[in-house]
Amino acid sequence: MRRKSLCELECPIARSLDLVGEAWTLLILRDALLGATRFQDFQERLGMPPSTLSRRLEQLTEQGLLERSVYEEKPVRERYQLTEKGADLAPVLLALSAWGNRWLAPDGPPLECVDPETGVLVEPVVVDRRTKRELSAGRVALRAGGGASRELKRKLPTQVLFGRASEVAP
Amino acid sequence: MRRKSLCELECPIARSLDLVGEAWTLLILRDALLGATRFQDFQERLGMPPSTLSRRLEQLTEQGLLERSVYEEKPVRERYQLTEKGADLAPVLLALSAWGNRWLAPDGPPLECVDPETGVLVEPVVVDRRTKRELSAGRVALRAGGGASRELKRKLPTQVLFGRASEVAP
DNA sequence: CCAGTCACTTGCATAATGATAGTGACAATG
DNA sequence: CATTGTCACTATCATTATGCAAGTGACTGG
Repeated sequence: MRRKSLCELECPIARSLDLVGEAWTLLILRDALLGATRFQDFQERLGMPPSTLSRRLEQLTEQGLLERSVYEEKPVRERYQLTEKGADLAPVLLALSAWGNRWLAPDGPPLECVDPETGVLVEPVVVDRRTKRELSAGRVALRAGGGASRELKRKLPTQVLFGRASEVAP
Repeated sequence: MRRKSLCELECPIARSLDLVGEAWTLLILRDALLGATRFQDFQERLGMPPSTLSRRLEQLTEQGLLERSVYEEKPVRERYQLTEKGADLAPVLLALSAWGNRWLAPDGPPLECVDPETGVLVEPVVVDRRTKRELSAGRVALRAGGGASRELKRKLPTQVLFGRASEVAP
């Protein structure tokens, strides 16, 4: 997926997907969040070809989402652990999981989220940190921010609603 | 990416990624949320080969994330509009965008989220709907839910923390 | 009639993936 | 000390997907 446009390079969604948008990547991170650290952990859980796994772990390490460290000296064995940057993708995975449970689980959620201490069911939603208002399609807008290039500011001079195209005639 | 294991098929994250995990898919949905509806809209914004775009739009339509409708009769022209299911991915994209702004934007966010009415900056975070407690790595656990197969319940008899492997020795 | 728009499709070279097998380092077992 | 086993890979090769470029068909507007 070779992307070129300047604006595209600046979009934080596109940037993120450059790191985690490839096949398997988010599943690897999911398993890392569930405790997998060794090559074989990942391979067994995911059932993916080792060649691909090897490449992905390499990439994730380069990008700073995982960190390699030796966990055994005699035959040198290494494990992969999440960095803070990598672990910070947890909310994204939770949002994705909530969507999957809402739309792809006709018989009820196969996996659900709970509070780790109390075991009480929790439901992930995306809100504004300050007001706690839910952010869903049509209730947020995007605009060029402090790190935007002149190019982007020109192309996006005003805020744009982030939501479904209204049913207005074209 | 052919996945096989039974558990894998039940994971809502894996299920979601089956629909939106391929290259370009989430970017197409992003642009749909930003108002793109026609084939050319998407092509111009994304700069992707039309063959791939065509396939993706087809898939997204089959999966019920987009809907085709005629918007011009004479030469029959169709547009692609988000369904509710598709638009409901907005929170996932917002979470991803927030991550990108946090970790991949050293010069400040190129794009930021605002309230569509007031224009006030908002910051997407994932919280529990009821308690509004922030859900980040280590503050949630997963467990088999109502729609889980017997197989899954056996494999995952108790809740599992969703977070970084603690720095405990292996 | 001719150029232009729009939404694709076709063909082909290149790249990525999936399946399977093999390697090298060591440990434990017999 | 030979054999088997574990772990983390690498190598090979067929299959699949993507990127690029060009072409098609339906029409409009001049």
